[in-house]
Amino acid sequence: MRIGDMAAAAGLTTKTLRYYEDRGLLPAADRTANGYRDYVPETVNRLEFIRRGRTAGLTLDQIGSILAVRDIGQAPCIHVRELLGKQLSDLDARIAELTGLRATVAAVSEAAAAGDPASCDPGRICSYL
Amino acid sequence: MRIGDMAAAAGLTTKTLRYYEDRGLLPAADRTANGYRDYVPETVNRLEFIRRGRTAGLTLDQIGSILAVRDIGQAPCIHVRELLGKQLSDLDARIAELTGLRATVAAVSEAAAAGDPASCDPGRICSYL
DNA sequence: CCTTACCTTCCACTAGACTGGAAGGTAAGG
DNA sequence: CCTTACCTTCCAGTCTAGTGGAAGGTAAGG
Repeated sequence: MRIGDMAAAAGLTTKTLRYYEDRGLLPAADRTANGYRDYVPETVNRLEFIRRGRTAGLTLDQIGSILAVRDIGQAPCIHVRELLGKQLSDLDARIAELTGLRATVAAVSEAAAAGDPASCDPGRICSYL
Repeated sequence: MRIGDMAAAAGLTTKTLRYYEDRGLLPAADRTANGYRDYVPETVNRLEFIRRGRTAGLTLDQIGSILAVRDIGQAPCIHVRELLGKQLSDLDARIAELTGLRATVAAVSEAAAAGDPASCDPGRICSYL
């Protein structure tokens, strides 16, 4: 399969496939006589795995580390569990941070909605913020 | 005041002050005879306003747009209200997005914790993800 | 032969807010 | 004179996951 076919099969662009190869997520593809990349159909599994990882919010580096474990013939289960656990706690931290920020902004925003523009002190630039 | 003093007063680095000047958030500072930037103490108010804006999660461009309104002599109240309202809805959207992602990751993570590594199918790279 | 649709590599650019470092000028204290 | 601690400008890099485009090669159909 040429890169365009593989990209279509995986729902990606050819650019992205070359990028994944550069990043080490895909092994260097075989080449046809004219230099075109020649993929085995199974590569779509690898691309779908990458997509599932991205859906879980993992970075390409994290996904690459899972693939690297698999590529040396080991089951990456433990590593995957660790990454998912870390991802969960990261998400909780980010959500908590944003929720706190939301509360701050909501308070300021309400004060701004209720305030009187005439009372604005130019020295403070904006009395609301 | 030289840049180091102003940076210390505002709790920033000299690099950051020069960066803010480049970005147009600070007007070009006066210079002493030897070319050093010479700040009036009131500049700290502007820097604190910028900090408050950052605390509310506004971008430097957004903060700059408020400062620009103030700098032409108008009260930026309405503009600030708009930005805060937009910021609120942006935050809500981001929190919802991350919360959804968290649910996805939690489900996968629980399956991974309960699964048996021996049942891992190499062709799928990782049965959990 | 010409067009069209592929493919190749490589370089640059995006957003956001800085940070690092090089190369050099300057003021003060010992 | 020397060191130290400032200051100046400017270029480049950080992080993420690609995207855009140039310049050129190649296969198939009309």
